[in-house]
Amino acid sequence: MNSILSALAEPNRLKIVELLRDGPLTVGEIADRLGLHQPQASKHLRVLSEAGLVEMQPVANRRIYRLRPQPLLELNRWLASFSRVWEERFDRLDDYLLELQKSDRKPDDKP
Amino acid sequence: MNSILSALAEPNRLKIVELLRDGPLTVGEIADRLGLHQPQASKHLRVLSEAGLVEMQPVANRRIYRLRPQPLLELNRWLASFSRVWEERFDRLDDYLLELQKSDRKPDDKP
DNA sequence: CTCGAATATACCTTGACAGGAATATTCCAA
DNA sequence: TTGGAATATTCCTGTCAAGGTATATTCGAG
Repeated sequence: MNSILSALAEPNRLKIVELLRDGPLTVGEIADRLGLHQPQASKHLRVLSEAGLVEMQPVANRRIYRLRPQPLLELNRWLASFSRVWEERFDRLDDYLLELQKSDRKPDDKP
Repeated sequence: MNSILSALAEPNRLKIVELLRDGPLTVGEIADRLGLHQPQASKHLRVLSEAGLVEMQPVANRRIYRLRPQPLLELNRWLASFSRVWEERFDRLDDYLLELQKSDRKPDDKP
């Protein structure tokens, strides 16, 4: 989960992933479209690859990169665990304030 | 989108967000549960706050932090734009290989 | 009004990482 | 078989961010 997020946290890598959303691409094409030098494109692709976000298939001289679904699914599942948060039936602030009061009271205090 | 991802990319901050999934918490409690020193907890919360991931409500001496739904929704929308990828009706590798061949051919080649 | 608890901020140091440039590697075509 | 295209790797350098420590700030209790 963490390697996925830090891979995506780098702006150029995020753009690479968004490029690949529309289909596989060659290293050179990625570098061109993003205005990167080829070595940096390769390096970013390596990071994405180690995070499992992309996979590569060699074709003669070139390497074709494409997205892998699995880490995206994983991220999706993680996000889903927060659905209560954005469905808003879940604030708990009031409850928490009561808890705070309670723990502040001295043990022999009457509610 | 990018500040959200880089906020979440840091392991301790990810843990903070996961802690807050179950309800609001005080700075001190967060530091305790994660084994962080208080200043680092505050600093991480600041980053999360600037990314819009959490909001704070002061109660006397303490600051209560809780999650904000919006950036999670944003992340969710972004992820959804990749649904084609993991629904797998979308590989396009074969198409792309054909494209590569085509562009390799000299202009006057017959298919 | 003083003290201690809770939190934020400032400063320093160190490590990781991104970009640049040069070079190695692999492959095809002529 | 040689050359050039496509890609990966290496080395260097500068920057930035995280942790540690000390300190400032704010608040309520007594």
